[in-house]
Amino acid sequence: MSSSASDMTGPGDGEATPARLRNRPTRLLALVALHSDRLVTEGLAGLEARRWHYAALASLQEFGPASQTELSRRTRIHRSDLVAVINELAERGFVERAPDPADRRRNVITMTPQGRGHLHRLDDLLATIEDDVLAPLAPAERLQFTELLTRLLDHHGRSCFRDA
Amino acid sequence: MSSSASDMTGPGDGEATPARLRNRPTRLLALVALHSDRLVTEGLAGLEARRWHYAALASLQEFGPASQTELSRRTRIHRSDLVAVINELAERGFVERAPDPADRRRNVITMTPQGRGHLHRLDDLLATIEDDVLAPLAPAERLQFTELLTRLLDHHGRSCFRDA
DNA sequence: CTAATTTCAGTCTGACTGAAATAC
DNA sequence: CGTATTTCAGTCAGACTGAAATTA
Repeated sequence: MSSSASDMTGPGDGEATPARLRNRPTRLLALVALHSDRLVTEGLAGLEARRWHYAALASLQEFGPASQTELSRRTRIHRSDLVAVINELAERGFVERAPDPADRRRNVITMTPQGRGHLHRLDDLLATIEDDVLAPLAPAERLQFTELLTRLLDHHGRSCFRDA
Repeated sequence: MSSSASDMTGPGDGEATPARLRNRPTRLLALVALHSDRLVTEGLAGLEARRWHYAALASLQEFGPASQTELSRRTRIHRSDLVAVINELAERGFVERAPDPADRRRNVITMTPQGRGHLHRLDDLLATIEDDVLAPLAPAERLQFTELLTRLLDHHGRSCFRDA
């Protein structure tokens, strides 16, 4: 087993010193995600938005009004953090928070037309940012990258995240 | 309101409401990286290590002794945070911190034999964790995933990160 | 009474900023 | 003097915990 670790892409180093850091997928993932998150955060800041704003609005658009726990489950925003997100969105008139008549413990969160407009702007912005993040990849590779990420998320997301 | 938001999960919605959240690569990336980071952090905690410990040791192994700024550049650990990392590694005898005789502002960080042993343990552990993270991907897909990430990192890393 | 929902207060970690101390 | 290196104190955001208030 002496030469077991010396395979890989290395341009011929006989030693057992592969490029650990460069080839650790978990590290690559962390660094790329860090950079991606930074671009997204900076971009959204230009519209005074945060990542969670988009997630909440997009979920409301896709699946309709929801209670906060329901929204939390769908967006994976922690319930505690969702409070502030809804506050910020409601302040600007993008969502409405109304008590659920059927269960007055709940708030029903509904997107407003202004919210739809805001979501549309965020969508356009994110498309631009994603184009930047994925710049070095050809269109087919972008699809593949997304597909691989989706498979990874599905595998872990279902079992590990608090989902359903 | 009107029924304009009633598209939903249906696979055949002709409307302009794609599954935004599920298909945003930046979001997928963030979620997958979050989960990956969590597994790595938890795994390393079992050996009382952190991610930066591995990065520092691996860099020292690959490129030899270095000053802290140099190490910071190579590992992308912020100089301020590197101080604590080196402290922790030096405390356990994995690295040595000695003033550079050529420039006494600098410390030269050198890995010890115990450090090499520790790095080896971390390497084995990380291999296991990565196998878990990438579980749903076939071997060829794992290579491809890594390759795509590498291309993304190279593209952005060179230009954007404080590198050289 | 127990259980669920929203909310608040606070913790912990990673990434980062700014400045002091030391040496060039 | 200005510049580079290490170090420290502190900020900021995201993810999370625990518990109070309200209602079922």
